Amino acid sequence: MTTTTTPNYEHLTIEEKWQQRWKQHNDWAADERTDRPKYYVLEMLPYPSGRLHMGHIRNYSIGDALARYKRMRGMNVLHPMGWDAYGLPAENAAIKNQVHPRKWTLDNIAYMKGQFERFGFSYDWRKEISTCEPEYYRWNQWLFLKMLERGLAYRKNSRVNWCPACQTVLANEQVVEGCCWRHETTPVEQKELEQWFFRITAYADALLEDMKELQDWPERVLAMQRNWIGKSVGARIQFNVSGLQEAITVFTTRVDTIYGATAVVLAPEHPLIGKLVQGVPGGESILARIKELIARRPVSTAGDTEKEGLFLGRFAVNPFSGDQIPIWVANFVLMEYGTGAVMSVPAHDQRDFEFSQKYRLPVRVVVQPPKKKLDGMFLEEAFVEYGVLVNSGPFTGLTSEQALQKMTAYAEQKGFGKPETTYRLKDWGISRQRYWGTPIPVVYCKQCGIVPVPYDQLPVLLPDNVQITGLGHSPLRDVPEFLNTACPKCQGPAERETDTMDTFVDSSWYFYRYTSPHFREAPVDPAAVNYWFPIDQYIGGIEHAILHLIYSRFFAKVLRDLGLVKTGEPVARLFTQGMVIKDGAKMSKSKGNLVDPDDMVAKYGADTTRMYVLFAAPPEKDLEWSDKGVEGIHRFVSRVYRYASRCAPELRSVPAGAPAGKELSGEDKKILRKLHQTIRRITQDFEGRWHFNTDISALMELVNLLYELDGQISKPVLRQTLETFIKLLSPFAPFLAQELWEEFGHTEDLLRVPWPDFDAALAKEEEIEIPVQINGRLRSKILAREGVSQDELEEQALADPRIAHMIAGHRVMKVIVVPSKLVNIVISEHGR
RNA sequence: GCUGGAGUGGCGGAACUGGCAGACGCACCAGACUCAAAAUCUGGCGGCCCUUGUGGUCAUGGGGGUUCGACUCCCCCCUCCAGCACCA
Repeated sequence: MTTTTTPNYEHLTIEEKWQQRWKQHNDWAADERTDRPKYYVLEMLPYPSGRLHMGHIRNYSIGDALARYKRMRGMNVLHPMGWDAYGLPAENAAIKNQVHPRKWTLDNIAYMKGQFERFGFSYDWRKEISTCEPEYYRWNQWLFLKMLERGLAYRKNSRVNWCPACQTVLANEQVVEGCCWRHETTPVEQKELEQWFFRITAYADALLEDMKELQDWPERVLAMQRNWIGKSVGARIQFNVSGLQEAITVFTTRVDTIYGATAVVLAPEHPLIGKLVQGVPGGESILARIKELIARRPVSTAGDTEKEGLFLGRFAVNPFSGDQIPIWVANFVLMEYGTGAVMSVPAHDQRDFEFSQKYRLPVRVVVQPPKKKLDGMFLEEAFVEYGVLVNSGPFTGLTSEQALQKMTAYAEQKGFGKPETTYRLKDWGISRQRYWGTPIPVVYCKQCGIVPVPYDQLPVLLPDNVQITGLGHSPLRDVPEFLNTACPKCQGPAERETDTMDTFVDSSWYFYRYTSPHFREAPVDPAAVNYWFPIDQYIGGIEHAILHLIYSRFFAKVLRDLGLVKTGEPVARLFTQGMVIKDGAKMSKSKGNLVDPDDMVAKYGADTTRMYVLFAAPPEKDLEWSDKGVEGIHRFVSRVYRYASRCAPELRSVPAGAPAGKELSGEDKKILRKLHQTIRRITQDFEGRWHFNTDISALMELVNLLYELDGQISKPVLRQTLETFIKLLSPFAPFLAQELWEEFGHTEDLLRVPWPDFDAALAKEEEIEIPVQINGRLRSKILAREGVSQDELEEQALADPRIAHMIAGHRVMKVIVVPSKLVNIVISEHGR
């Protein structure tokens, strides 16, 4: 190749040029009126915090590579983006900077949209949604009303998690190690409040069962959800209280151990405690001590909290054995789970064992392991496994498995128990004492009580004119023109609900709205949603494995039951990318280890940044950021540009591809072979494992070979190679690819260009190097024709001088020939 | 504790169904170009040993096993990460 002046890779010039062109004519739009197969690829929408961070860039670089690939494969791709625009930071910013949350949010959206453009992510912006717009949130309200009608939204007085920093209620899922998920050092407090709840527990079993459909979800996400739902199968058993007309109900998964119960233990908040201590000597002081127990208890009790309890002075009757056993109260029994009461079986439950050791309660072994004999007197820890029952009346001799069945059936037959399944999952509290969220569409009337806002009055608009203090109650309480309204039923004076919805409501169904963002009759246009759903590929961070992804699955089932959508699972395939780490910690403002995407674009360009985040690690693993690594990719990108744009002027007048009927040179064959191997590798990877890091390696190998063979490849073959290479590059570095495409004389958007097919014949090596092993150790290599027969290969291996020398004097026991792979000769150790 | 995942050169990582361990990149070393430097291009680069070779040997967290052959499969153990955690 003649050396003219080597053009420099000016990433800013190239990228700005294509940003302008792409903005002018959007070629990225999806189209429902087509017979091409549909593909819905979705990345989790960002909160408009102000700027995108590297985690976003990683997420969107993965999704965009896929979207571009699928378009080139001829699919009709829906690739939308939007804004999870409600939420607390907007209010915090309002307090800090005296700027209205709406303005702050919209400004951020405008800036971040610019960032998306700078990165060349191919979104169909006609589908854009923003959850803080009435056009969107009115459907939150609509869905709320539908759920209210079906009893899936309800109001109850409950103890709620209260974050003193946010001054608001938190869902259980938003409490992390006893602290607020946003304020990791602020302990969450408990408060009694009237709250709105979504009855997600009605779908607990469906959420668990339907996981069978989620074959293409990562195992760890399913495991986390399974854990969170926390199904456990057991029984409810009633213990009558001696001398009172009362019974205590316990939940247990181990009825088989009930003959070993030595106490009934209640949670300190158990409602029966008052009645139980009545008439007991010292009852008042017992109540006082229980109050202290509650006060002393840490916000979140863990397994290592010292067990504390006290005897209530009453006894209960074991319905199986008739034994009188003491009733205690203890800090380790949770009111929120099961019935708030347990039977204490020290021999077969570690917690009960520790409790009984401290308070000198007896230990009675009723289940024996298969081999040893346990004695309650000398037990050092509870035996918690299944075994064979002893000292258990008529059930003695049964295995635990048998006993669980028979004893539950017996309890049911006698009327003091029944089988029960409990879940850890709790209903979802959605009320927030906050301004920047969806108003909950109900009215409180002195005459009529809770009155839903009629559908034709939706949306209940969020007023703009508010004073945000960040303290106490919802700011909406101080807006009289919002607060005061007429009761829709009796027209009398009434007050609006002033709490707003948890923003997780917004993000639980947004992906349906993308299919018809301006539809006015319902949350979704049935035709559009049924065409696009389910989402073929959803991509996002692992941090959403529980909250967002369980709520979304719950909403999918509700929407299905409302007849709005057909499928009960919205996401066919889920991909969770790893975090972006720097200096050993997740990038964050507080750690001061942020790398700003804008800085990277300015310094190296969007293509380099995109390629780096794909190259540095496989997408599902955490990525350790390295400034040097970015430079490495930038070198590669520049190298590509220099080579291709140097060749382009000369090649654009040459026909692409090898002339028919003409024998190719060795170099031509070599480069075409590498090219087709690369096509195969990248294509298979997009269809399978998504190890984009190795795809980029493959592109590097191809470029290395181009440099090695510089000047030795015929022009038509070189043109074909480079043009194909540009297509392969385009999902990863769209600006550079498009620029080079133009330099080769093409005008169409690369997304309209078909993805290259690989030719298996061309990809095939003519001559392959076959390793020859002796007794499994590599001893030599031979060159063989591709497709050589097993016998020939064996013969060739045995004839190799090195091999022949080494096997001389040994007996060849066996020769293993793996076609096109290897030969292993097994010989006797000594010369026999 | 339970659940899920991961341990490979100085570093990020590769090896897809058991078949040449270390692709590709970073860092480093050397050479070319240059007055010089940067950039660029070329070459080298797991450890140890020797007779320096088309050499030997060790090596994928540790120990055992299956196999002609194990980073890959099986058993036991160690370490790290993540989620849940007094859930009865």
